[in-house]
Amino acid sequence: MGLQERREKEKDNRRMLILESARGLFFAKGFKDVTVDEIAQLSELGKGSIYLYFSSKEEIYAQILRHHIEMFHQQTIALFNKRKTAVDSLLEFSFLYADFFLQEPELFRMLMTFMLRTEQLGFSEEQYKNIVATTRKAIDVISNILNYGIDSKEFPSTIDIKYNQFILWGMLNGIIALYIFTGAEGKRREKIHSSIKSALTTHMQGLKQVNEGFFDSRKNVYKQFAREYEESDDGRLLNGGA
Amino acid sequence: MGLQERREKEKDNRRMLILESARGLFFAKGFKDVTVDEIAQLSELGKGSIYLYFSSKEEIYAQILRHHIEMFHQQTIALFNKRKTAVDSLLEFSFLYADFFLQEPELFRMLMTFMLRTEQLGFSEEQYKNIVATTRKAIDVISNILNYGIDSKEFPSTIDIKYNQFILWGMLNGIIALYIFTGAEGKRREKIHSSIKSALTTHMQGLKQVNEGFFDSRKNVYKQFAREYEESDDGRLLNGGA
DNA sequence: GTCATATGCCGACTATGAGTCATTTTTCGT
DNA sequence: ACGAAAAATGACTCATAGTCGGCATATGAC
Repeated sequence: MGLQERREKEKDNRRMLILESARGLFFAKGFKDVTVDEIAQLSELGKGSIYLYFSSKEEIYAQILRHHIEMFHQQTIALFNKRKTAVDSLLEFSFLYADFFLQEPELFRMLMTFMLRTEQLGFSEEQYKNIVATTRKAIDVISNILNYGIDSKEFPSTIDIKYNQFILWGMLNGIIALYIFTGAEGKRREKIHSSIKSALTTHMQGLKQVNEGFFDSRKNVYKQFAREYEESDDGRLLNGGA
Repeated sequence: MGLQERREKEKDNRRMLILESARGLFFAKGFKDVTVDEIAQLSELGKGSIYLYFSSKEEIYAQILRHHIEMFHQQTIALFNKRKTAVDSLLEFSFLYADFFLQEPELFRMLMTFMLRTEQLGFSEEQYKNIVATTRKAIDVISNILNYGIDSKEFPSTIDIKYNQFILWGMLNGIIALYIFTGAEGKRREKIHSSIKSALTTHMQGLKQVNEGFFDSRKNVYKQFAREYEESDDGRLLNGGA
């Protein structure tokens, strides 16, 4: 029905409008220093109306995060058109990731806040799953690249994919957090790139050695993790929420 | 003068009392859900009195963080009595670090909040420097271990110490954040240990190869970073705030 | 054209909690 | 026992997230 449909569209537009206004404010001043009244004013709406579209200030924040992670994911897809080594793809992915978040550090703060304080944010299971799924999709690209690296014989087939995805993502986040902390916005980008490049190359170099007797043979760490991982309940994030 | 002195001591005790109360509440409910009135009540003081000892709720939070980082640093010192390889020391340090923060995830949230939102927290330069210095001291242990590893010929002397300290710390934080996100408190500790062990061993294995022609010889990433680093203003955190 | 209904919108109001300050209470030397 | 200095207080101010009763506008039947 035309009417219903038009109404839906209107509603979606209004939602987007609010998100746009809020985004500008959040990026400029940070979550705490933005008031819902300001968002309403910038959207040319009354405060009450904001709550017709979002259940809380936090939800607006989370939706912005989700939207941007989706954008990141889109950019990421292009990586697979160019033919490169897995190591190079991984580097490119990492640079993209870092640049994406550094360009708006508030985005990274959002992500970390979401990761570390999910419970305290009081989202519904629905809202929570939604954003977790989006994040997972974006991060799964790492697995794809690793898989490709095994196929192309760059990495031994014994490495655990999901597990290394996990570590690499953690590494990226850790390094980005560090540089945001360290201030000095000037050469930040170059420096992050340089750090990521070394960290990754070092790590990749290590990965290639997995088979060559470096690990304590009594206990293959990779295998061990893989087993534990299967049994575990991390799945919500990393296995697609089955 | 005895009076002055006693007063000072009283004041310190009162400060500690407030910190104790606040700590319990923060660890139990998280920063946002604790009110200053609650802290006052638990300390058997009026709300106004709290502000005689601390300038804001945030400052209480930061002081708790500082105190605990100092505790961590103390525990860390014992690592140097036992004689181990550098790699093993690094592992032990990392496990200690992870356990320390996992045992009270709110502590880790505090650290990350401090790292990512320093400006928004509105501390004085004094307060800021204070906690940064404490953190740096605790983290410098990584440099000491790396140095030891070079002396003992475990690592090539070409690796950049400060820089690797940087990356390793970032890696630890990233992995911890990930596991706090992933929920599943059950096997969390084992799983973090397993992840850290692999990540570190892989990385160390890579480090040992630094000299062996793996890196693009046109541009030694380590040397490059070292140079940039010297010129930069990251020093506040990593060089001791000169 | 006009009335009824629904849908959307509003901003004054409530609730909460951080931080302040004029006043009271305690401490301690004389 | 007194008075000055120090410490403690809690009622108050102010900011802001979220609510709710009522108003406005659009649609459609007659």
